[in-house]
Amino acid sequence: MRSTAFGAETILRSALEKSGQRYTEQRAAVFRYLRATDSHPTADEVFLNVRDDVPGISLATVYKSLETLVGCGLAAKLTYGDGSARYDGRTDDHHHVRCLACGSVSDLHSHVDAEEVHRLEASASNFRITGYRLELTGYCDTCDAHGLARTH
Amino acid sequence: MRSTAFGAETILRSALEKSGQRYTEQRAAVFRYLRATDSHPTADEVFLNVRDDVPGISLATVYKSLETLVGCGLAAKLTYGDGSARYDGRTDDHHHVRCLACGSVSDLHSHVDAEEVHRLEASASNFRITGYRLELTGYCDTCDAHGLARTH
DNA sequence: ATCCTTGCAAAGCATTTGCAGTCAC
DNA sequence: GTGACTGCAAATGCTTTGCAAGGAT
Repeated sequence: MRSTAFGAETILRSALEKSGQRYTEQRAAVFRYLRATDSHPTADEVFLNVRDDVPGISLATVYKSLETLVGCGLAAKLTYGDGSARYDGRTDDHHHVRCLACGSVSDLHSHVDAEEVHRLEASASNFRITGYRLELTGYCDTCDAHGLARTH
Repeated sequence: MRSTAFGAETILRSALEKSGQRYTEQRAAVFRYLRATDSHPTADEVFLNVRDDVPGISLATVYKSLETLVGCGLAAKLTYGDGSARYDGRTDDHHHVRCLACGSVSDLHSHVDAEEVHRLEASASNFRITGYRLELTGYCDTCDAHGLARTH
């Protein structure tokens, strides 16, 4: 547990240094929380949880910290049409499944075949492709069981 | 030209009737504009363009019309983190390429192999999958040439 | 005649920003 | 000591909503 937290601090410090930014308690707490969860929280959810570690932190600072982490490549921002953006502390190559009823997001531990991606990239003339994003949509078991699928 | 416009009207009328909604000049103009462009416009862009056809139309009505079309399955809403949502009048199965510098969106006329998609769906236990969405990101030739890639 | 839709203006909500005080380096 | 960061509150920008007048069936 301690080694994990320490590892996270080291990662954050070096990422921040590279861009002339400073290590702060607030950024560290946001980073720690993001890494410890797989719930893809919204900024507000991060705010509520991080308060336990840093009582006086403001929502604006959480937004700024999240943006900083995304800028450093230590987190990813997921945006869907509904409500607020969600943040992902996992930086390895993976995709997501999203529930159309409750909005929850889960990780998908399977990739698209690299050759398949290349084929798609080749079809995008006029663009220099730097990345891609794939998302499955459907209904999670909980919502499906409650018949919420029909109402959305 | 006339036959296309007439076809669009018929499509819209029947789609609206199915859900007890009414055919109006405003909805028709929004639908016509969306079908005629491949620029994936924002609500505001639709508003500015549709004004030529329906001078007194309001932005709120454009939003409502777009939502109605999406509800009928006659358009799709594309949301990214930056600024406003974009709308797509094409309802056939296709994907998009988005420029990270200027935000423009283009159609991608190539699909992921069906078997590949099935494999991914199978890895999403706890979900009943109903669809998927793929998006390539990168820089369009214009932004790339102007060196805008670096600043974003 | 019914009840859906429009246009307007106001409200709502997520996110960003300006700035004075504070902190990291 | 310098310049970056925080917290607060106000501002912003996109989108939605309430409502009276108008329009489609």
